Amino acid sequence: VADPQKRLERMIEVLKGKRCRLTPQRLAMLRILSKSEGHPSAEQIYEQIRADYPTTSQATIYKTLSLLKNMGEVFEVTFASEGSRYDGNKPYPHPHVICTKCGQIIDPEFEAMAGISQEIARQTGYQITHQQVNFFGLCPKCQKEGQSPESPESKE
Amino acid sequence: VADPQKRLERMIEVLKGKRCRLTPQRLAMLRILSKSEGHPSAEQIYEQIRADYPTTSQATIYKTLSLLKNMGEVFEVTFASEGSRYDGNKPYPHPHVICTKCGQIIDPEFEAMAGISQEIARQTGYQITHQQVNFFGLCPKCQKEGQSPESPESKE
DNA sequence: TTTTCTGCAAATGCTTTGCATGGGA
DNA sequence: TCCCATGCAAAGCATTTGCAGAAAA
Repeated sequence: VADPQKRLERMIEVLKGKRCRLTPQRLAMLRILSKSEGHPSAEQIYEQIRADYPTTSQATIYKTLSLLKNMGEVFEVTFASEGSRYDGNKPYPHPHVICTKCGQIIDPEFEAMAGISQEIARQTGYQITHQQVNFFGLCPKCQKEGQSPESPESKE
Repeated sequence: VADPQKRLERMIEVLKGKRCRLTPQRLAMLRILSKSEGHPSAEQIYEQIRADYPTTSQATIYKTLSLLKNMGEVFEVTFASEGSRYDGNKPYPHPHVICTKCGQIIDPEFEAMAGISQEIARQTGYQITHQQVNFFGLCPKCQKEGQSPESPESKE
């Protein structure tokens, strides 16, 4: 996990460098994305921004997300048919571990991907540019809730 | 790659076992899915079916796909915002190598996923149920087309 | 004959786009 | 002041759903 403060400063610098305007809404988004706690969805970012700026529209969220993606300052995590999740803290492809019950996403330690990509490239003849590696299952918290009869928080 | 004929027979058996009807449209779909050459999209399946049964609707394609998915006889390959691709030949999670230019999908040899999943589970405390492992890049054919000035088939 | 499947069209959910207005720099 | 960014609403796209008629078994 990178230092959110450093990430925030870098994102601001990049925006300025491209002559983009630093509106209050954008600053609020940058603050959320520089941490990317749990890897928020567009909807979650929208909710959080609206707490401070109630007139904000989804379009603005998506436009800013798109802007940052194109600058390489946000990485879009896509999987299955659910909506995307966003990572502005580590804005490059890396493995994710996703809870299928509560939706939480964490970053595991896993350094072997580069080597595996090379092996796949050699074997298939493809010129590999990036990968998507996602593990799905129950997070520790949801495992407990599923077992103990005290907390019947099933959402299924 | 499993024997398409065997896969076809198995899919037919499973449908019969669940008292589902074997309509001509479904049979045609099973034939396509048992091979799953290049891992077709819903649209591609639709086009192929329409060659033989011109009145077929997309709804029927999606309904049958959903039916087979729930029976575990078709696996849905999802990535990015593009539509899904389907695999009825190896209907379980496995790594894919995807050409970002022509869209072709192939299955690489890669047996290490089970071990990696265990390692991730131990490290994160998650109870891993399945994974998604996709490699993106240019297939050998598209690499050549991109280099030689003779074939200016760029679709970007 | 019964029940499931088909095909049409409308609905959905997430994301994108167009455009007039508003607000950074 | 000059543009870029915002916010609204409408448009897009892949996929899903509802329902009446068609056709397996």
